[in-house]
Amino acid sequence: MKRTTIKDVAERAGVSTAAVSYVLNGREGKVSGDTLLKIKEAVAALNYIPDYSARSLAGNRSNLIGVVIPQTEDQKRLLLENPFYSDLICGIESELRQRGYHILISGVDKGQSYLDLTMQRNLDGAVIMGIYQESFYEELKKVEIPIVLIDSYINDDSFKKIRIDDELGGYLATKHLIDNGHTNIGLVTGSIRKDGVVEKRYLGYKRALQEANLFYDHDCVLEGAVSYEFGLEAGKLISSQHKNMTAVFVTSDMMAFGVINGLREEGLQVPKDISVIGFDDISLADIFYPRLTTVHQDIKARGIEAAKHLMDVLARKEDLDTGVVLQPISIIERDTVRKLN
Amino acid sequence: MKRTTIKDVAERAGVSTAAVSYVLNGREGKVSGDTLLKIKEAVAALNYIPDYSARSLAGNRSNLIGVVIPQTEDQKRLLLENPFYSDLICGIESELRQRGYHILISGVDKGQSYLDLTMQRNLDGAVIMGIYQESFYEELKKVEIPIVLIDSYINDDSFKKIRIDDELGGYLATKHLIDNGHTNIGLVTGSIRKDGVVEKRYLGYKRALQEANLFYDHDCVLEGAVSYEFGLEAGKLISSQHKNMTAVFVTSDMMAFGVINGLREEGLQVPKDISVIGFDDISLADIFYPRLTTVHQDIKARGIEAAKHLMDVLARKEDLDTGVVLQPISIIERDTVRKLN
DNA sequence: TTGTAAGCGTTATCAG
DNA sequence: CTGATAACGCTTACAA
Repeated sequence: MKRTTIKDVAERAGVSTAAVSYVLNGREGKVSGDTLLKIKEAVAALNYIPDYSARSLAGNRSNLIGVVIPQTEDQKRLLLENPFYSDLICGIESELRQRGYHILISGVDKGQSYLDLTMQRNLDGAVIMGIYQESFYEELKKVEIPIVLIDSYINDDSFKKIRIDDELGGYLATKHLIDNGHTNIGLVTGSIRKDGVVEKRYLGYKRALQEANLFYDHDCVLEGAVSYEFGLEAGKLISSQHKNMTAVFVTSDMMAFGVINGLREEGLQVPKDISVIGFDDISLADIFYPRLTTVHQDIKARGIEAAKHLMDVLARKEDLDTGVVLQPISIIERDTVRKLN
Repeated sequence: MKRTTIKDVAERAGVSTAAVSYVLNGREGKVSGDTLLKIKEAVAALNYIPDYSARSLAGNRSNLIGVVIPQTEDQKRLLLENPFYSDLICGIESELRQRGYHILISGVDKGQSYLDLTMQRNLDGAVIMGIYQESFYEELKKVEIPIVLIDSYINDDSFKKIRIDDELGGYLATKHLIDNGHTNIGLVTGSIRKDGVVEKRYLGYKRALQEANLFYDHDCVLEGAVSYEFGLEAGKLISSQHKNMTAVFVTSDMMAFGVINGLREEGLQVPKDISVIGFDDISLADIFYPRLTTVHQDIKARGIEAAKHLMDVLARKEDLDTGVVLQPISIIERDTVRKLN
């Protein structure tokens, strides 16, 4: 089946390709009402579908937004199994689709630059999730497209950042435990890297402890991978070695599930024997048993927000406003924290 | 930053653009060893990155594979929240990336055709998940690219199908319950549509019942949406109205979680009071409490299989072999089925 | 307001 | 084995 081109449309409407192009791109003001009508008729009659490759090549937008998501350790797979990322993508996609954009999902291999993809596909913009090495961001600056960072505390005016206040979240979670009468509170966390979300949550934990004049015991923090598996391990460890804890703050829901199951495998009940509070409020938090008390953030909303910003910049051709957007968080009380007082 | 083009490479190597193009596309046999070397040097030195838009326009591959996934009822969002689909995508992506392809994820709005996207983006191939109306497949045939169907029982030689034996799965699941001494077995299922996976699973359920000379009671099947929410509802319903059942076969894990939680909310324990077996073995099945006994299928493997087939066809330029690939399934025994005998 | 035509970066045909 | 050169479909000065 031969492709219907802009030329065909122009012919049928009895106008030039330029006129058709104008109409197609919303510059309807550039043509007369009469030709506008004729063109619209022709487009509909011929069921014309523009070729985005050609459009992209001709120097315009590709209508493609790159979405970078973290990968598994071995770099073989995207971390899509983590509902946090799929929710985020869900939000981004739904917003972008309405505006005629598509998303190109990918990971970035270690030590690699994102420039390649950007050039190859002529991306119009990008959303970067996760945390990378300094050099990655340096490279990223060379790309001349608007970029939104999710979950990054990097302080650079080249990027728009959409975040939550992770420190506050860590503080609130810990305080929630303290308010419920817990004084011996452990921490299970992903690896604490400078300026990462995890570090902030950890800092919040420490602040809450300090404020309540509780002793910070470094032996009570278990640091590892942000995964269900590590949580499981940590849960077992806690039950065997740290019997004195009455509560644990876990810096991500997936890990928290692991902790609870690990505890259970060793015969400890949550929240009867030990309380657990998570972070993220992924949809599973409400499905898991016992239902997980956690720090809520609206994940999809973050995706939508990211997409909207990109669209705004792209539409108005303004410079990417370089600020930080903070999305609200709150404690969702469910069934994994026991009141001691 | 000015873009490095194939022309720049040709200039630096002192050859024509054609020669460079040959080398870039693996037809290295078409140039002499000497020029090959010079070209390789130039590509590396200039850090040349091909423009896929131009390549696509010039009539070749776009190196883009479309992936269609079902949407929420309101058509606003992709069903990415369902781990089944994200796992599948994970598999497809990992396989395609290694071959230099990218995936374009999208839904298809009701009554819409997929032709549009295919034309717009010059897709090289597509993977279609979910089940659509007859007319959708009719339209799809007009697209002249290889297409793989996942989860569809449509009988059409234009498409490659990658499936599991859903009827057998339903049979095995039900038989597993029977073998454990259950005789009064309910069914919670998504809506039973002709030739859908759900119908097959339902048929398997009936066959197992029949084979064991058990009475098929239509009142014991609860039909609704394939969602956690409906499962929850069904669980509550079962506890209030169908106390005589000792076991339930639920046609998807996500629903099974709902059923178990619904039962629990009404004070019934799984598997003590009632046994539950699911279908799919999504990763959560092992995280949920109690750990879900279910029909296992390797979801990622299906994604990988789909991707591989597409790559094979695209590479060899052969016709898409139109067969059906059946992936193995098996019962995974965990903690939600109680032995009565 | 309209049309012409020169690119955009690649591939592929077709002579040398 | 190599190198011009004409597509591919679209956008956008620029000219009419």
